Amino acid sequence: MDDTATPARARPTLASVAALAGVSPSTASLAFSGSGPVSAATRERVLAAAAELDYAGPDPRAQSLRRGRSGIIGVVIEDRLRDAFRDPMNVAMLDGLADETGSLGAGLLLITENGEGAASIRNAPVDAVVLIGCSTSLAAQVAIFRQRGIALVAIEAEPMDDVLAIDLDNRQGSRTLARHLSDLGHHRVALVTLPLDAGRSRGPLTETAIGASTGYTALERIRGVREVFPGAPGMMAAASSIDEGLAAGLAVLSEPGSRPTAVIAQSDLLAVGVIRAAEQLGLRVPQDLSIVGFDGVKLDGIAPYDLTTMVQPAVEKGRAAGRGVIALLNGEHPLPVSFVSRFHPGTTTAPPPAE
Amino acid sequence: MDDTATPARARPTLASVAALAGVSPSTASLAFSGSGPVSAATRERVLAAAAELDYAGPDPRAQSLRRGRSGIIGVVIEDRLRDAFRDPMNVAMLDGLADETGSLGAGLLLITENGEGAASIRNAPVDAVVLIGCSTSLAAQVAIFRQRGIALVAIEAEPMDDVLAIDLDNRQGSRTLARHLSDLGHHRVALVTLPLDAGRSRGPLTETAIGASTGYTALERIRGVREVFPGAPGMMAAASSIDEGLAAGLAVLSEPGSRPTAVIAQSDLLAVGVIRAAEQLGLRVPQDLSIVGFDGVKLDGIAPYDLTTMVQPAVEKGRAAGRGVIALLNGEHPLPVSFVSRFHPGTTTAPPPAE
DNA sequence: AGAGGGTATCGAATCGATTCGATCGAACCG
DNA sequence: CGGTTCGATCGAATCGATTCGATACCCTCT
Repeated sequence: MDDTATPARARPTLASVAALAGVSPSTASLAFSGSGPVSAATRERVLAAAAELDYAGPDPRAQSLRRGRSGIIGVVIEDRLRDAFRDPMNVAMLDGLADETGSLGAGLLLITENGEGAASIRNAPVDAVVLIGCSTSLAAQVAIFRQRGIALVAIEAEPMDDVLAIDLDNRQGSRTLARHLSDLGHHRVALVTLPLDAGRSRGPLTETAIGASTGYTALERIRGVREVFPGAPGMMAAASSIDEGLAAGLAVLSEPGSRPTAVIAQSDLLAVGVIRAAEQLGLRVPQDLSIVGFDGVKLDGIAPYDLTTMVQPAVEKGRAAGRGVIALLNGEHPLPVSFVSRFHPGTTTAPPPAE
Repeated sequence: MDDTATPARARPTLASVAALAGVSPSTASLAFSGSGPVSAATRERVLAAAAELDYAGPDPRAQSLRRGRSGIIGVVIEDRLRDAFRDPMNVAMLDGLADETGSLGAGLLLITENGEGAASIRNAPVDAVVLIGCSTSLAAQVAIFRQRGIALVAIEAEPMDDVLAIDLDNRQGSRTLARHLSDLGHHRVALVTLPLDAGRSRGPLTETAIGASTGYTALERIRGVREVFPGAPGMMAAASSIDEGLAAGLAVLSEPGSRPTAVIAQSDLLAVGVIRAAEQLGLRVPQDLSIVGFDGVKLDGIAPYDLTTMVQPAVEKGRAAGRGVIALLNGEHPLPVSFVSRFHPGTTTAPPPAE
């Protein structure tokens, strides 16, 4: 109608809606938010005015300033989304987290910790942050968020002050698997580990690498195994994927000298890769080589094996993190949660072959 | 020191920093933002004051209100993150998007379109939105975002006004695959399609389902095939996964009457599932059954086959979307982009077996 | 009819920063 | 030596909504 008068598309504000409806901005606000006493007639007048002006509702930026809340939960992810989401456990956790925090408002903000990402750690308008599968400079990040007064939840990380811990019995679970192999009679056992640090390079598992590692989950799982097989050698994979498992598996199984009779892979995807490696080398699983994984990924269709593994409640971990976030935002003091994994006896382990 | 006077942890503000430094808030702001002329001495005084108060930098909520920008890009995802991230194409696109928009500031906000998600569509403080792999009520969502004055980019969707389209030659690519099979001599070809709508139920591919479908990509790929095989029957999968491909594959191959000599799966994951189904039924690929996929997922280690497929530049699609977002936010008028997929002749197709 | 109670509405302060225009000095030039 | 210009700093308005306390009004009870 009077488009000619409008210089450009100036979005209507609550104030302009109020003016058109002939009420004060405060009343208009009440009419929109639903809280507070507003007569039905007034509310309708306001809504009608809003419709006429094509008003889309209160500006979330202004709301979040005034309320001190944005409704956004940050999720700190390692550098490449590709790597993080290749691991079904991360996706499952994210799913549980999204599920539980869905009511909060806006959604999940993916924050990557790469180079310029430092900016997003400082600038992201988040109410709380969940640290997930993180490694690099975790302490530095935590310090920044703490300074900003942002609630923190960490899934599987070293315990830290003011950070709600959601943990998994990685060490005990790994020990269970190692015991299982030990009970079957295995002595020569090799590891295929998750990445030990941000470098993410494939290579032999050395004490130096372990000492310098920042990968909490990988370390705990190594420790659990070494309680049973103290000096077990191994390979570090560069990611939790079938490809990496294949490569690391070939390396572990092709080593000169005595070949291991069992391989403990730190994730099911890695384990599938190791199975492929065994197949390529003409080894039968489990007759010639026993293989165990970790996580309990559903592998139907990927591998015609029933993998012996520890099943972990990944979605539940995400849910617990979500509940923790909500509790923290409500000013409560939630207690840390620790989940346990469950042994799944598959068909990929057997007594070692006779010498 | 004077902690006793502090009632609670009142976060310091730029104003308090300015007061301590003995300058005006405007000067303090200039000192922080780096823009504008500030003497080195003053800047240092301000930074020292900030350090003393443990000031974490300007509040992003206030910044985004004042600037009218939050630095956040929204990504609208179908209901369950689990389903969306199971498809490597979505992850790849997200990766490219994150890569390209990393400089913008805060990050990617995942917006799920489920029930209460409607709230997040209205409340999310985003500068722009990328619609990706979407289906349900797309028009309604677009209307809301448009009303809110938010820049829109859609990857593989029906063209819409004011929405920058990033497209893929799904129809032509599918036609290429169909031609390839036709040239080999196939006549009885079956489809295994991506989900056709938000319902995501598995079932026979009916004209009714096609008519009611909101799945642009799936529809385009069906159209491409039908240009070569007009009446090709098929099954709809409930997701793009190996499991679903297996189930749909079994259904397609077990149908009474004449079994197809080739299956066109609408994604590589589905194709792997169909291969598994063929194996279960004792069919050799490609001697007894030809199978093609779509996407060009790296399948090393998952399947010992070199799948015949169309390779699409998924990461590049995400990148293009990111560049589009940036251009739109700069007030430019970027042109729609259309990517082409490339035929990859694998080893899963052959002439049909003699009758 | 006046006091009391409850409801609908309004005013004004506030959230925390950014930014435009004004001001104040000092250096520079003729 | 006075006028000009440039650079640093400051004041005040502004972004768009929320919210507390105050006000005006109407109804009821005695």
